[in-house]
Amino acid sequence: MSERDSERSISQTVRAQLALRDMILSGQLRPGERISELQAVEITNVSRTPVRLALVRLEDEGLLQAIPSGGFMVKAFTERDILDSIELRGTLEGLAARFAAERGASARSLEPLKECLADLDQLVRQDPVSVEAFSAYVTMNARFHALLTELSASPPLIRQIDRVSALPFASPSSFVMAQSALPEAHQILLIGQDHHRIVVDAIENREGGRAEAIMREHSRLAARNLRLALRNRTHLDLLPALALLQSPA
Amino acid sequence: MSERDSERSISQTVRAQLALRDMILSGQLRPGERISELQAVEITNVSRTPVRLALVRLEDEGLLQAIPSGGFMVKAFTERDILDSIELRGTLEGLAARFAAERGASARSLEPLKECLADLDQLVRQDPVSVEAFSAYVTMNARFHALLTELSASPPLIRQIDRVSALPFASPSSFVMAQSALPEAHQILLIGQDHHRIVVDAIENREGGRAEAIMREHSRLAARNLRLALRNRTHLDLLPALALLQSPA
DNA sequence: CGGCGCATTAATGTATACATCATGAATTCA
DNA sequence: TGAATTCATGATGTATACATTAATGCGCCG
Repeated sequence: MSERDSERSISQTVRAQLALRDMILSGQLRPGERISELQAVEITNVSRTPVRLALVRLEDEGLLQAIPSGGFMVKAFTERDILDSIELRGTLEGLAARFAAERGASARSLEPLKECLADLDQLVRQDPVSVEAFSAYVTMNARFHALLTELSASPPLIRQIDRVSALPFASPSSFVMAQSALPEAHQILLIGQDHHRIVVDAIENREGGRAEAIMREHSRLAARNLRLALRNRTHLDLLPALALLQSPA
Repeated sequence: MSERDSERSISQTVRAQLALRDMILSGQLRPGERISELQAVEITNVSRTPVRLALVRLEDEGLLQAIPSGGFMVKAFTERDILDSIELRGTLEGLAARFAAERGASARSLEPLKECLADLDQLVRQDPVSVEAFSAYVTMNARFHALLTELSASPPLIRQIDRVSALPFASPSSFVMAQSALPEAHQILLIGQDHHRIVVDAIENREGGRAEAIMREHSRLAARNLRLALRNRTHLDLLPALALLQSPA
């Protein structure tokens, strides 16, 4: 094989998984479409064994759906499915925040979260937020949510949150970029950041209920962004995840 | 192969999965123990390809853990992990109940749930509850929870609940049988059944918050049962799931 | 002319041979 | 004697040939 060095070190299974995922998210494989193993073999240039494993992995991820008689098809999602997935993530992150608060996260363990919060503050401060700042926000925001999840110190919960967030439209940063095209962009960013501040404060003060509630509300900001983006239909190209929407996007 | 007819129709993958799961839950494979593919091949008498798929499936189920360098080991759980998993299920079932209430489950769709509730009432009524009644309660209880979950009418949520409940100690009926050995058995059964009644009532009256809260509390009954069973250490043989506990059971 | 049944085909399910990589033990050199 | 290196062993990763089952289209019968 004369692949690039960077691609030689990873396994065929992962390579196939990445290639197929890309094709699904980019819409080259349409929702409802059956995807045969041989077809996948042609696409990815790896043999059936790793392809099959990749398909199984993508099924757990939630991108594919097993057909009873065998094989897989690309899963289709309704707008309601997406909204529910966001609410689901919010609920789980709320639980994580409550655990962190009730179990007394140590001052030391809170430090990285606070640093992250400060970094986000820095980014949000500028009034016309540059595109680069938005991009940096997405990264930092993902880090904030990951740190918060870990603060729960609950492996089973962390696992579930990771599984929900694996869906491309359910992760904490899914619709932040879509925001950037909206007039209310800066406003929403400020509100979201205030939620971040509140949850850290609540955890510090052992206010479990408050921590839980604010994370639930926080996720509804993503729901709002989604709805706005769908209504305005501007810059929908920023949202590859919506290729999975079954009603015409 | 001269297997029994009932086993001839299912696939080798499923057969391997069942065999390995049994060995894990029965404690024949100990937590932390590495389980090689060849070893699994010897155990199950199927070839490596389906064995590997079975191992991957058991990993999603949460019974196995992938080793970074490759292969799998039997996952070990702490008591805290189990309690968190129960709280997690309660949280998700709470969300399901809230969805059902807020979205207005139809009278027709509530009927099966009410029938199930009545059946459970019947079983709980007898004062010294027979072992058979306990066993029937376990089945009916599982049905009640499944029906309630479906009432959410949210595929993403249903999927997550199913995934959490796949863990043998996180399913709604995990510790009901353990209860049967306790003096407080009947009392606890009555309380649990009252929770069932309340959640149906709350859904009917569109009381989302109440429905959510009661399901959360309901799961804590399972947590109580677990703790009681572990402290008393009587009839721990009723709980094969505890083979996964890493501290000496 | 329409529906049922059979044959063909193409898919998934399974087994095994081969390649590659991690691991551990033994030996040798400093 | 200790440590490092190398070799042997056994594991997982991959490819492919074979078996079996589901889908499809054609033809035949009613």
